[in-house]
Amino acid sequence: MTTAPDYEQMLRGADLRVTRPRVAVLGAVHALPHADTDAIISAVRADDIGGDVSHQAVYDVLRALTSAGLIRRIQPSGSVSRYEARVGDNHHHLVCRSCGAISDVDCAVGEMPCLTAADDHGFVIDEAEVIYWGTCPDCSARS
Amino acid sequence: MTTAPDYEQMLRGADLRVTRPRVAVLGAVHALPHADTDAIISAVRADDIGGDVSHQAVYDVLRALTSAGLIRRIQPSGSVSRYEARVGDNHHHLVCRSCGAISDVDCAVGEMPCLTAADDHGFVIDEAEVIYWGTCPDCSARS
DNA sequence: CGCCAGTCTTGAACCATTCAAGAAAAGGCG
DNA sequence: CGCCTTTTCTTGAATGGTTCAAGACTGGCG
Repeated sequence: MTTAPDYEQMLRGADLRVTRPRVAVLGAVHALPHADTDAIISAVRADDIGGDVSHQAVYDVLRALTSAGLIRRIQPSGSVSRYEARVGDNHHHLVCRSCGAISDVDCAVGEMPCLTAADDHGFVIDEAEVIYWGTCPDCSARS
Repeated sequence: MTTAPDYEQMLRGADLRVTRPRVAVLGAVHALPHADTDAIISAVRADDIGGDVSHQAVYDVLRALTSAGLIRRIQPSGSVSRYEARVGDNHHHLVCRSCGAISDVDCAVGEMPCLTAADDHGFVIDEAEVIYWGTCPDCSARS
């Protein structure tokens, strides 16, 4: 399990100052995969080390962590922003059209090959984002 | 070139009533690939047949057309909703991180095979959406 | 220990999108 | 052709995630 000191280490490694809100947010994103901002705010406030943190600070921290590459922001159509801690492994997402549940999927093709488009139109491509849309097992069973 | 009567035909084919705003919006989406709602509203109002149409009507029509499958809604992270008329051919998108430009790319794998995820976690997948992120030629040249 | 850029707090603004209620019009039928 | 029902459009306002702004605070370096 990852602990607070580990998060501090990660922050320092990314040249970010270590503050209570940041450690708490980083912990929340690790604890709640694919959580939206609201859930993260709640988690941070429920956390002992979190205490009272403005929603603003959470937004700022999320942005800072995202641009530092410590977390990744994902926002499927029709959904609010969500964040996840798995970065740098080129994995993709399964999204349920019915309940919005998100699951991780490893890249079907392998290392990083889905970066290759049939025709890149001169674009310099640095990432391929894949979202599989469908219905999750729970929602399938319910209908 | 596609004309107004053609659009009427498409609407009727989808069991949708034929109204001036609908024909105008459908025409605008065909004329402006990847346009956002604002651009569509402007185009519809500039169009002779469009006249004065409330932004509400445009939102309604776009939703009706989308659920009828006549157009497709795309919303890359950090961008407002955009619409395109190419449907049913499983093509994907190149998005410029810098200027937001969007280009179409045919599916790299072929007919519809990118629907296959490595592990579907029990999901019933009906669509695979692929977004290639990068920098467009113009923005590359500018930097 | 003290400074200062980088952070957090408070509070308000933004704006794409949606909701609501009533007027208008499409299309089927007599 | 004109009526009627249902869908659609208009007007106007609300919603809510996200961002902006100004000032207080503080982490980490010298």
